Amino acid sequence: MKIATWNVNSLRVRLAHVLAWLQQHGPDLLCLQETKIIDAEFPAEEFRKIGYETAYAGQKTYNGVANISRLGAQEIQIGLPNMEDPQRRVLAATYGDTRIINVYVPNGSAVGSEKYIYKLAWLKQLAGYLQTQLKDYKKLIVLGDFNIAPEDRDVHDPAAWLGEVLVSEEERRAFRELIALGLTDLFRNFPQEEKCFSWWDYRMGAFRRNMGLRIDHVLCSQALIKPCTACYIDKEPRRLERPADHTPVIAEFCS
DNA sequence: ATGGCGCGCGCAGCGCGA
Repeated sequence: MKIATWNVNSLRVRLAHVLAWLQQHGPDLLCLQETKIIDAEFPAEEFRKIGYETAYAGQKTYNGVANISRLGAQEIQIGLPNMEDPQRRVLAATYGDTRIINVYVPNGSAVGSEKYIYKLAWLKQLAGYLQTQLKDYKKLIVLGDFNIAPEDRDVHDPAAWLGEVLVSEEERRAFRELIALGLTDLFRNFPQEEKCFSWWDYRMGAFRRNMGLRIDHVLCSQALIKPCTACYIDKEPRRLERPADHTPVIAEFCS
């Protein structure tokens, strides 16, 4: 089983990239964030034509999450059940015996801002939801754009980013609280090169200069740690014409 | 990293992302 997460920053603009990537990599599941497309306009048929089912929760202009999968989704849950929130940021679904929770964590804008407060409150509610989901599902994967670089080694220049949003201690504590529920950051379970990132600013030639952050993650429950055979970032789509600013993070499992 | 780019909306220029 091969699964991936990718913040595509508009599925409308990136549809050809996503279709080509699916054809090339053939994952069993691809979780998308920032689709920025309402459900009525979701290009489900384009995915069906290449052998993929879809589940999605979109809205106009902002946010939006979608799962592209070989198997059909069951037990679909949109949004955090314990939080009233019009923003489409969570899509949970079951594939076979595996529970998948696709998340687009709020950006937070700036430390101390209204949006930062919302981000921290949102993460607290996410933790509550995951706690109950972990009781209900042995095999659980939570993946997506977390908008948190968990450690300094996930930041191209920790001194420049010290205390900034995406990197602040409060956000990192919230991330560690998710891990403490019994989740593992799969990327760090394997040897990696230094300076591996999943997002680079469009400005300043940030990608060329590898000025990035690792803010997209694949976390899994205890039962899936041993079956996981690889976890890595695919930088190739960032080199394309009109790329998304994030790149896919992939995890592979035996059986 | 004072902004810088790219997206959506909508037709100018702003809000937002990270």
